[in-house]
Amino acid sequence: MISDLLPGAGAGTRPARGVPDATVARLPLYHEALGRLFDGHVEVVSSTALAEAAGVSPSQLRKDLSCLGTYGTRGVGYDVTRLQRQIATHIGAASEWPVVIVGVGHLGTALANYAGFAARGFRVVALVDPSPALVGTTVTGLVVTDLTELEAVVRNAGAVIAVVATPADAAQAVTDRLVYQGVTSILNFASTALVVPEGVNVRKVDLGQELAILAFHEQRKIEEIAHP
Amino acid sequence: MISDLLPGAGAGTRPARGVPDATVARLPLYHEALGRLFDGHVEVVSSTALAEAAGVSPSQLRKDLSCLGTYGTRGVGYDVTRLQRQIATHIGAASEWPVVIVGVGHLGTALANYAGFAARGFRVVALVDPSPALVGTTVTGLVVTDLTELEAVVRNAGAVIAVVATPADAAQAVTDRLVYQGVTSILNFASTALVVPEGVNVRKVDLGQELAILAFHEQRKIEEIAHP
DNA sequence: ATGTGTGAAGAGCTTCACAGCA
DNA sequence: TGCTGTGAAGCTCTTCACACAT
Repeated sequence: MISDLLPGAGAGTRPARGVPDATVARLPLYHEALGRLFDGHVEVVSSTALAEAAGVSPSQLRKDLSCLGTYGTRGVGYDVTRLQRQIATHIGAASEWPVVIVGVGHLGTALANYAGFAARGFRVVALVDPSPALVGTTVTGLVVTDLTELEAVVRNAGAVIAVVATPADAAQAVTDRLVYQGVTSILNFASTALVVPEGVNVRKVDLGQELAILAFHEQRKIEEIAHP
Repeated sequence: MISDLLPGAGAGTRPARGVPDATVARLPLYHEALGRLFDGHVEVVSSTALAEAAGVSPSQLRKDLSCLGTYGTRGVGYDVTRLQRQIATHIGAASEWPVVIVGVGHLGTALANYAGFAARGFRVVALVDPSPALVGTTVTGLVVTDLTELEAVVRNAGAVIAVVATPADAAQAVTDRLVYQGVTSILNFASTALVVPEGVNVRKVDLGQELAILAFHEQRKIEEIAHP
């Protein structure tokens, strides 16, 4: 969550350098919203329309897009096709990213089956798990590989992005091995703060935590009713 | 993600009012870290130690805890048991929250099985899905209920927290029905921005988006090597 | 001495308002 | 006239430094 600091190194001549982290987090949103609008045969879209589709404010959208050095046409709007390609390039969705998933429990299986990955240019190339009951079985057309072969799998796939969906106590060890093999981006579903060297990005998704945050707000609502 | 604004209504006399949103997001982290330390029979913990376990800076931890009106002992540290109870109360983990999951695909199933929920005081009380193939089957000891009975299920359970794990095009309709039945907190896994009335909190977890953000950073690393 | 609690400084993100271009 | 692009204001969160309790 905090994970990536990325100082931002004073704006260079080229765009794309020094894009705020918050903006990066929204780019996929815009990319997807554009996909929806494109199906409707829209060729030009205003910041207002696209912002609504993405669920953000128009000014925020404009500021975000301006960071990419994107040129809309003043008085008209943005060319959907061109903008979509722009974002796709920056986002890295233009190329195909091989992804390795470690941990094939319920969550790992769900992720392997998740259609949203393929739609965004990710290809799950390997599933890794230590359980003898799972190794060798097929999940979504992929044979589950034993954890001992993790290094070989990552190397062969040339993967730099990995998903850690193991129990919390195994997560750090797996991460260390992934990083050692050249993985520099990790999506962490284990409820532990992973320690990684500089230059490696970790994004943590803690489902229990998300619910806990909601519960906190509920708790507050209750208290507010009790003591107005 | 942006979802909750919650103005923060000028600090009241009691604590717990006007807790920054960012702090709320970290409380579950601390709660869990405390759980780990408590197993090790630690009775007092310093901000430095707890901060490291939670993966944040010591000053941030202190500031966060001070928001709760928590009193550690100067020169000593925080009493683990007391602090854990404090956070649990604020977080709402003290009570048990019934949760309804709508959409029993791979993801919904994974969530139903997710141990982290129970550990944090959530109890999945119902699984709802429209598919005739699923309705009536048992998942994790729960019988899947038909989508047409959504209203009854929510009412009977008295649930105010729900998880939407449906395809994107069904998400809004389901949400409307949930909100109408009194649900005020929604964890959204569908890749759509849900529209909800004031007072309803939505947290969005978009797995594809998380990966996309990582890919962006990877893309940037590549470009940095190409143009130093 | 040691480590919490906290005001103040600093950084980052969002919103606003309007200049500038089609 | 209409909508983008952007400097500046405003706000929230984070970090720093140090007073203060034990």
